Amino acid sequence: MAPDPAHHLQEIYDSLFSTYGPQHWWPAKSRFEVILGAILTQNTNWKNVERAIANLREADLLKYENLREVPSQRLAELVRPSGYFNIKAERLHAFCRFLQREYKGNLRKMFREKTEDLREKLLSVKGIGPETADSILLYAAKRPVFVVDAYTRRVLSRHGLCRETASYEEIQALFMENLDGDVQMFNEYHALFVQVGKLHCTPKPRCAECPLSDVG
DNA sequence: GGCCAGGACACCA
DNA sequence: TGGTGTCATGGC
Repeated sequence: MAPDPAHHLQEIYDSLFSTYGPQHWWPAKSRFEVILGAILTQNTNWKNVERAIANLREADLLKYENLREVPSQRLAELVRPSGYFNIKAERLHAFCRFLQREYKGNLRKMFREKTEDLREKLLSVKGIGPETADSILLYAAKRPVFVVDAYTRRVLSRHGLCRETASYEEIQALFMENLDGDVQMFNEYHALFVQVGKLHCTPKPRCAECPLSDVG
């Protein structure tokens, strides 16, 4: 690990923010929509997720009361553009069942949970893993947790800030223990990683114009 | 036509 | 714990 990870992580953030500016995440009109998007975007291009969400909006299914009632097969057809549509339809319904079972379908009640408790419960839902759970916590519940994704891992390992095989929790701790991060910063930081990842930190690196080329 | 995208899970050793 | 196969659409 780098001698001063806190300094490097702050330097990376400053560099990305000054280059790309605020990213205005999460693009959604409600907290429930954020949650659905977090599930639908798993290993999938956001453009495809937008199509799926547009279908759900068209069908008036961006509200819990309607989503939970729609037949799985119809739901799968609507979210088809996001890929893995059978699995994702099941995962959306799994979340609905969870919301009903634990909070009687009341999202506000869910958001009253303590962060650690809610994270643990979300992880118990089949189809919600660490990144999806943390995306929900950060972007829907507005808790100061850092979301780690494939880009985060790639950027960090290429700059020598973590091992390529570092675990999710390991990388997350790197940020949460070294940064004086609040909700807003973690929000931007994750989104900025996605941005630089799309443009430069691709599987085949495009480092030439990368704002991080002289960092780390 | 192959590679990749804002992962998670089952199964195996 | 760690590695591998599976799920699938759409852009480039």
